[in-house]
Amino acid sequence: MTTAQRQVELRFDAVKIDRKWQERWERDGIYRVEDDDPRPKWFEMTMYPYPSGDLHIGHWYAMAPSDAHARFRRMQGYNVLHPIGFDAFGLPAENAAISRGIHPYEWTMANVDNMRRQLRSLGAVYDWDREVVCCLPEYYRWNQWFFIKLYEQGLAYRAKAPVVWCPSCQTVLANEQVLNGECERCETPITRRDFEQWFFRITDYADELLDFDTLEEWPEKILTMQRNWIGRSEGVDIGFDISDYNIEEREIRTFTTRIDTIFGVTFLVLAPEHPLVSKLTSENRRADVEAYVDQARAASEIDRLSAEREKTGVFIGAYARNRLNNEKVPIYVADYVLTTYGTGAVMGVPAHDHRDYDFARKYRLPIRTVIAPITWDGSELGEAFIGDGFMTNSGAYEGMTNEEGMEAIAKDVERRGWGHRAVTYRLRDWLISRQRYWGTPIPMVYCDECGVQPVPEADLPVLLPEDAEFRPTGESPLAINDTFVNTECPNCGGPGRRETDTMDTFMDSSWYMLRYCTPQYSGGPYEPSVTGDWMPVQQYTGGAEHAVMHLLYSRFFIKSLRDMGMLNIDEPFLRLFNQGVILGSDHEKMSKSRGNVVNPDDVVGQVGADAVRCFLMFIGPWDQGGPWSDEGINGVVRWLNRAWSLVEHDAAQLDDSPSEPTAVRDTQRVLHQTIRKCYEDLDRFKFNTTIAALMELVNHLSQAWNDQSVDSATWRDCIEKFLLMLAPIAPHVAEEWWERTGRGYSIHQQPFPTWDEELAAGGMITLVLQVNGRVRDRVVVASGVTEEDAKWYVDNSSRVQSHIDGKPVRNVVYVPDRLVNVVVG
RNA sequence: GCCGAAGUGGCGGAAUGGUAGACGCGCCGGUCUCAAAAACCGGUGGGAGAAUAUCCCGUGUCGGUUCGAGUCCGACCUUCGGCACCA
Repeated sequence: MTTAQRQVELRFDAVKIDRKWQERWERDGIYRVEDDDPRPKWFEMTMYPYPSGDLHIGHWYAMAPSDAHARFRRMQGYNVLHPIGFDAFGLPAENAAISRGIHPYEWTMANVDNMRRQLRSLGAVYDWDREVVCCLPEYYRWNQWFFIKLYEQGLAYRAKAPVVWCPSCQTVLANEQVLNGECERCETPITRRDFEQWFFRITDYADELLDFDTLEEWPEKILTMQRNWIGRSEGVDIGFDISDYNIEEREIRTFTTRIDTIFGVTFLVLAPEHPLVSKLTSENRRADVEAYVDQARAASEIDRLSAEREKTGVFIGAYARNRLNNEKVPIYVADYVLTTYGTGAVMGVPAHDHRDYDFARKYRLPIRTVIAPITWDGSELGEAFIGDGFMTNSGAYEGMTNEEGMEAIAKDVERRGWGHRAVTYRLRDWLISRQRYWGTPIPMVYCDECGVQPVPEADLPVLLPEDAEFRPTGESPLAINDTFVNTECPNCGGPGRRETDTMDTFMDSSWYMLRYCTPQYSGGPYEPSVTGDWMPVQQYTGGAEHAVMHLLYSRFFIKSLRDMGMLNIDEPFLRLFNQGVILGSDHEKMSKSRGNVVNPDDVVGQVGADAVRCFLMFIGPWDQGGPWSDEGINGVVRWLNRAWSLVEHDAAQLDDSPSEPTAVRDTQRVLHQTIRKCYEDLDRFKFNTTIAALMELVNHLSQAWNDQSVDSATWRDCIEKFLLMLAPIAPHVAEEWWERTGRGYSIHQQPFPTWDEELAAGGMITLVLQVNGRVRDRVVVASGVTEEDAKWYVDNSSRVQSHIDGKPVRNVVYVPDRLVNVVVG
């Protein structure tokens, strides 16, 4: 038992206030969103949660500030759609089914129920009539509908792809289920197997996905990550001759961005999965090669690509001819080459590529410099030289700069038909097949006569069978369910077998924003005209962990719908903001094992929703995250207490006319500066400084009350505007205090206050007097001080003069209302 | 490893290239109280100094640009996020 936390008590019953207003708002439907409201539309979404069971403080950290921002937009006069839903398909439900014998549907929907209740305790503006739960047939039927549309467009196709395989469980594993290269269930070393699986052709959109021009405010880091993820490279696809071997293929195609180094090729490397490996391997090398390939298939891609790890590979006993210099070079298989990138084969140029250099050193392959550094003395280089230089040992291209060589060789290669300029992407097509139960069944049927057939639209949805069996080995419950598998071929009516794979859950999240617009529509995934009015999403918020996959998939999805004429927009999300991660009070990531998890229900039960909302926003910049603190929340509670006592004061006790005009003017200035600050900061998600400014206002008003230095009208004005600024961040107490001070229901239908620049201006400033950039004196003067007057202070400051010390003045820098800097010496 | 981000008091953090440390936590002192808590008032980066005089040092490290750098540039160190089947 730890020492009890000293808890500051609230002076009002926050829990009761929460309940009172949540019920009233619900009853009055003040957050119901109407499609035909005349105000301008503002669609602001936060990423929907996975229904893991309990609302974590991390969910509050994502939801509370985004709600405050959506509320701010409402107060600015927008018709705001700020919906919520549940990302309800996925692996954890299936794990629960296996370990606890509970059906994924039961488990998921019980979690959804609980999380709905917890989400309501936030006091957010969610319109619950628009909730989307994507594991329900009325949602996932449209996943199937979209799948068929994409299939008809040629954007969905089937191909072999490796899955992680547990040879003991005889089942496919998720990456998450692999611990140190072993199956988490039975600790058997994993391997990989090729399965026929479904893909979406996201690579068709690679170039368009690199165009971020229409995205208004996305964090630069997310764009950089997407750019790098797509990884566009321009180069040359060039063939190496293997016509000496008696096989169908006449050449090995490689992709290189450095065709200028082609005379430096001293070996070729094939990915272990490359189809030519088995065809070209000589009999005396076969055993070694096969052993190597098996071992490579167990390794993770991260390990394979690691530049730190020692390069490995084996010679396959075959050679290929470099057509540019007629040299025969040995062919290796090595796991640092991936079949998913380029052609799955690379030309080894050890002199000018780090990985090839390491590989050549290890296997004693020749290293031939063909790009000469400018200061090169001809000796062997100690490491790969990847910079620019002059072509050497390069036949007809000798002496060119390598840029010229690159151009000349590419041209010649194309002219001779040995290859062609090509663009390659690191981005791969989106593999959507999952060998699982708890996902959207892929609506395809296999018929021995007719091949692959889509399920007709009229037969959708293909429902998940309720009587599925969840075996601890993790076999796909759909594959072993005969009544699900056996069906009729939609084309010939003969016997057919259903596809038993389900879809990646990123399918659900690729278009859920469209469903929010018309969630009950049954004539299609969304009603086009209404959805067209709401889309694109004006503001999206969520964790940066979705920087590349979800956000890229969704962008692809919207573009493909546009190209099918289903939607007239290019991008789903116009603006994006990524919040950071909330940590435990020990500054570590929250986890049950660390025991640093904060349960929002407990805290909300003690101090109410508003104190929790405010504290989460006050911790620090929203995009940086930060640690929870049981002590820190006391500061927010004290502030709300002080605000409450201000609200309680009877303004009638103050004079009607200002006795101290200067003091009143100061209070007005503070008020209007606060409004300006809050308006600008809320606009840019700077909640921490919004709250700091409101705290300063409360501090000022407390002082003003103690001094009785304001008149009653100014006081009332300050309280009214303070409550309006409080409304988006602390909606319950703002409503309660609004009512208590005799103002009409509801504060949440009031506009955000505006400021008057003239009232915000003026006052005293501290003018800083510097000598050589160092502060030597300060004078308090009225703002708007002239340069001449400012310099007068310099001349008359004994501190400044003593530092000038008679030295010649070389320059005087004047920054209005800030400082004077005298440069001497 | 690759890609991305962040380093400021005892702690969370603030700071259009212009007073470093707003606001808050914690701590110290005071008021109130039999006492404590709460509340309220005051103080609180480090060093020298009797000092609320004055001076010096200080935003991860080293270097640069500038009249002036937490902020811009370069290199390095440390920590965190993502890496395609967790979502």
